[in-house]
Amino acid sequence: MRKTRQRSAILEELRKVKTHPTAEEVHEMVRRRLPRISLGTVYRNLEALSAAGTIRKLATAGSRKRFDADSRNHYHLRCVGCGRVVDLELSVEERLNEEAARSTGYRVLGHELEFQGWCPDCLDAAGEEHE
Amino acid sequence: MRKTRQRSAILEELRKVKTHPTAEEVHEMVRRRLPRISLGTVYRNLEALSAAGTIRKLATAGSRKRFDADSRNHYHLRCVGCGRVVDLELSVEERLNEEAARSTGYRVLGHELEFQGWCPDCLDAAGEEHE
DNA sequence: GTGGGTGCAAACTATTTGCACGCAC
DNA sequence: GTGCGTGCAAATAGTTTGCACCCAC
Repeated sequence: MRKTRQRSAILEELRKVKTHPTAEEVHEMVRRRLPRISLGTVYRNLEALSAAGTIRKLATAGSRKRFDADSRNHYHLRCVGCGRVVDLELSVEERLNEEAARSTGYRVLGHELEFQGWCPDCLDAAGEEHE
Repeated sequence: MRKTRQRSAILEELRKVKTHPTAEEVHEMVRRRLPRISLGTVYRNLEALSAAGTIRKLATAGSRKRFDADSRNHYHLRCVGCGRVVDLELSVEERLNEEAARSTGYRVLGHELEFQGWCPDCLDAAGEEHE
């Protein structure tokens, strides 16, 4: 894979943040450095980088794909109010892969665990109505 | 919620299958009984039924939403080759919700666990190249 | 009879792609 | 110099929505 200014900038910007931005959010971030970069290039690079295993494409709910510079497996928590995704410290249970493989006969590659809930900000904003 | 012919047919067809069809697949299934049902109606009803808790909208990877007549929480395994989704027998670990809540301060509602892998059919078709 | 539900088609959102040009190798 | 990568714009895929009519209650 060639190392272009665009690809490097996308990777660097993605590594700067702890959030899990959508392609459009990455575009906004990178555009501050490379004003003429197109959204199509961002999509193509995010796809290429995740195919290469350099970054991770989240297998989460929601209609927009989100990307993560941390390619090690870890779990996520999504706010059903604002849609933001944060990382969790829970330990990854690799044994689950073996259990799934044993009970199905599939060749299991991995798993994604996503929690859903309300973040503190959205709880405040909603006046605790989501008790 | 009113009980219409369309809504009943959608629910019945969804309950007939063990797969987790997309809206378009549900439309195909229901159309055999109600040839004039529109795709928009299928989308509206799948959305309404999952909001009511009667069915479940899967929080899985992939650009198409998938629906499940079984609204109890259970885990899924998706084939990265053909995209099909099957159910897993693994026991649901409710304690994970509490752990996630404790470490983040979120009000956690639930979680989805999705495994990815190759199904036996796709392994055969690919001549075991995905070892 | 009334209002929620439907069919249809148009609109919308997110993503992908064709093409001519540019730059990394 | 060659061809992968880019910018741009048009195309596509999936889903949602406005509206007039229909039918479950």
